[in-house]
Amino acid sequence: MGVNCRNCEVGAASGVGGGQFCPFVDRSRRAGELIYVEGEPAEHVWFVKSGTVVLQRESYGHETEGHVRAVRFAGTFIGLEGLVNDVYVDTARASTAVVLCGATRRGMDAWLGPKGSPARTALEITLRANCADQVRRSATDGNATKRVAAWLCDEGPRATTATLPRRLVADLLGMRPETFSRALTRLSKVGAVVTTRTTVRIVDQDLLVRMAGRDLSNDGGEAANGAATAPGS
Amino acid sequence: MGVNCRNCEVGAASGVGGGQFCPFVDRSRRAGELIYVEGEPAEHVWFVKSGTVVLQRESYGHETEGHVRAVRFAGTFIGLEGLVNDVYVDTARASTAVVLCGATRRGMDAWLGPKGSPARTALEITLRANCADQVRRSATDGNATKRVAAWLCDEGPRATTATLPRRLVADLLGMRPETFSRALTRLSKVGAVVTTRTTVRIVDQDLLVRMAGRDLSNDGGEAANGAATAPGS
DNA sequence: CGCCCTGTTGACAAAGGTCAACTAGCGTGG
DNA sequence: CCACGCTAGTTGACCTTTGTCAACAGGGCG
Repeated sequence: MGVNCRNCEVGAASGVGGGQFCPFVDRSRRAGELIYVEGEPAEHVWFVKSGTVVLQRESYGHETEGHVRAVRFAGTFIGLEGLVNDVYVDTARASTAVVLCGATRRGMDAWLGPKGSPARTALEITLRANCADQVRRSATDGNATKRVAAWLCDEGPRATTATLPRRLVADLLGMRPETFSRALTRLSKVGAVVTTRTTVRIVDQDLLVRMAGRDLSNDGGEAANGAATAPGS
Repeated sequence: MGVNCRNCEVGAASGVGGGQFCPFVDRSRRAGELIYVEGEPAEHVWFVKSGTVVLQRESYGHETEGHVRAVRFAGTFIGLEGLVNDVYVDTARASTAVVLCGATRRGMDAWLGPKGSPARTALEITLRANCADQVRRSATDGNATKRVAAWLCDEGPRATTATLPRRLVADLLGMRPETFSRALTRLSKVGAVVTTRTTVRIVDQDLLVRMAGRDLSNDGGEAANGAATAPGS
């Protein structure tokens, strides 16, 4: 048993003190240390007992180091996405010296009780929603065209079916409708999508992925930089 | 029992079909209808059975209508923050025609099983983290100064203690370190904070709140618009 | 059939990103 | 314990991107 498990919300839920066992074990990290990395198999779940952890998303904007998506203080779980996803969706890094309690996914699984219980179902639904929520809305996530391309890549199918009004999509992506419209125009000019006033159809998924990933400093120019699928003007 | 509760993840968790009871009851909303409003008591939790719901945050940027924070498709809960918060933290609006299943907070509470169970504890911790995560990082949330002021208002105390490196805070707020630095300079010029290279101290909470809330078209000007606590230059 | 709302396009302004130079603070090593 | 060097932060100048305002057009709904 770690220090102070009796005072810990997780320890209490485990019945520590009542002879029960908590699957979480203390571990420390120094400031700056990595806890887990986005994309690697989500083997562990951690509970932050003290200190500050930042969650970064490498796949976002700057390929150099990823950017900060959220900050987690003491009393929160990190890596919980492992319950609904095979891999971590962000990179966790200790920002101060931290004390963590870690459990394996298997241990966590057992600790949570039977699959399909109401509380567990609600937890999993919430986690899935959180995983799906990862929208790029900041200017540091890349320019408007890039964010729109990224959004079309992973939400396009669902959202096209759902016919979300364009005004709301723009808002979701943190830009004005006019800017969204211009971004779509650019994507359509290079041949990644075909748009009408009310629909967006993806015609070149690969191109879209490429545009979501790279800089596009020369994106919407009238000289469609010889990209593979650039249509005749 | 609603239609198709046997096929529903929530119905299954409730044991529908095994003689058990599901606290959720079907309700429909037409496209554009409000489901609940940010700030009002969180009386109900909803499960989206079909259609699309957008979650808006009025307290963000444009006071006109609030902006879209997330989209929820079928198979997710909305309003779950009621379990850990007295009021809704966003406004939910049907974007298409939707079928919802609603339960009262009390019903949800009973359905989730005893307080303090592992799964329920994990759920609540997750929900609390989500509530706390509501960072303004988009340009549509207001200009840099406004976002920094807003962040200082609700995270300042915790984060100042935790000494989060300034570079990471900038990143979290969706801006460059240079821009963050300039925003702090502006806030310090009008007398809301006192900064050193490594610390930020709030000296006028009210002013900070005001700056977080309003437009600041004339914010960083050298004429410190006669605000109450503007320091001698 | 016509009105209204949403989306599109253009021109302009302003906010913020970028690059560069500089400085304070911190840790390291002598 | 002090000096040095390194990194994070600051400030300035410039330029790109995007927000803003306005005019217009297509579609949907009454």
